[in-house]
Amino acid sequence: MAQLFRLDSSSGVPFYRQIIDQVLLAVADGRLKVGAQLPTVRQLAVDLSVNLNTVAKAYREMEIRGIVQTQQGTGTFIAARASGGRAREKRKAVSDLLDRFIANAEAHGVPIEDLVEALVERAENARRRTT
Amino acid sequence: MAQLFRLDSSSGVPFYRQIIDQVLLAVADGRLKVGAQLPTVRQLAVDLSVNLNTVAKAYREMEIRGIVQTQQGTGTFIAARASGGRAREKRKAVSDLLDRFIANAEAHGVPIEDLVEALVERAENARRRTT
DNA sequence: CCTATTGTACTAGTAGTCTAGTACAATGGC
DNA sequence: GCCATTGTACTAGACTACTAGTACAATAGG
Repeated sequence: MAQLFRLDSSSGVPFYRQIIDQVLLAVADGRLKVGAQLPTVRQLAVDLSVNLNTVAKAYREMEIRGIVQTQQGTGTFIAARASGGRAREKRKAVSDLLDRFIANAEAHGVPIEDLVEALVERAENARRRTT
Repeated sequence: MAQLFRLDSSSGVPFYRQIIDQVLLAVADGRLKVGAQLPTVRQLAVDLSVNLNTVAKAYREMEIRGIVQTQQGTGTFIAARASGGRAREKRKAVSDLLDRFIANAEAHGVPIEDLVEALVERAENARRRTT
């Protein structure tokens, strides 16, 4: 498999947060499926050349947020989505996210058409991967 | 002028870096032209509700990188050699924004297809509004 | 010259991130 | 039972980002 994690030390984003983001991305676009095992904290720490505690912190936060399930002695796995959320709540979540996203994009001077184009492309890649 | 700068305190990216990024993007897409004056350090600090030193740090780093020219007592201005690699920067900006957006959505259990649908709808509304 | 406005410089303190090292706890395979 | 492997927990220290407050330096304009 292609390298799943890569850190950008020049971005200013904390490592543990980058790890979380990349797990979420991988889940969103199908590279990581429910039940898949993540690298062990020690292995990933070596791969990324960061400290064991940094990886552990990322895993712990993902555990709390329900993104993964950890079993001491066994490993860390992508959790079955607690997507029991009702349709109404989901719609509101999407709306709120979009508000922030578009506002952010506008602050960066990115036209909305570019966003649509890029997002559609990502979605297609994800679909291709899951079928 | 529309709000040129906006900070995202939840992104984990340092404020001073966000300021630099947004100046670069504004230059890249023409909202800031060579010779344009940036807000004063004090004014921007008030606008963004951050400390004077944080803005000063951003300006100082941009000065060093040749993005702006500062004149004590006068102001801070976009330097002549500031513009370069606009298409590349824009593409990276879109990509970074998307990464965060999708990861964020996934964290909320929102599938990527829903995002496409909602975003397309917004884009159509926006187009209808501007024509 | 005087004053307001601009950027600059410095100290001090708080909070968060990351590293380093060590030890403990639970699981699975033998 | 034994032991390797997994995640967890803790302390200590270095470093960075940010805030807060103060003072200084250069410029523009009356």
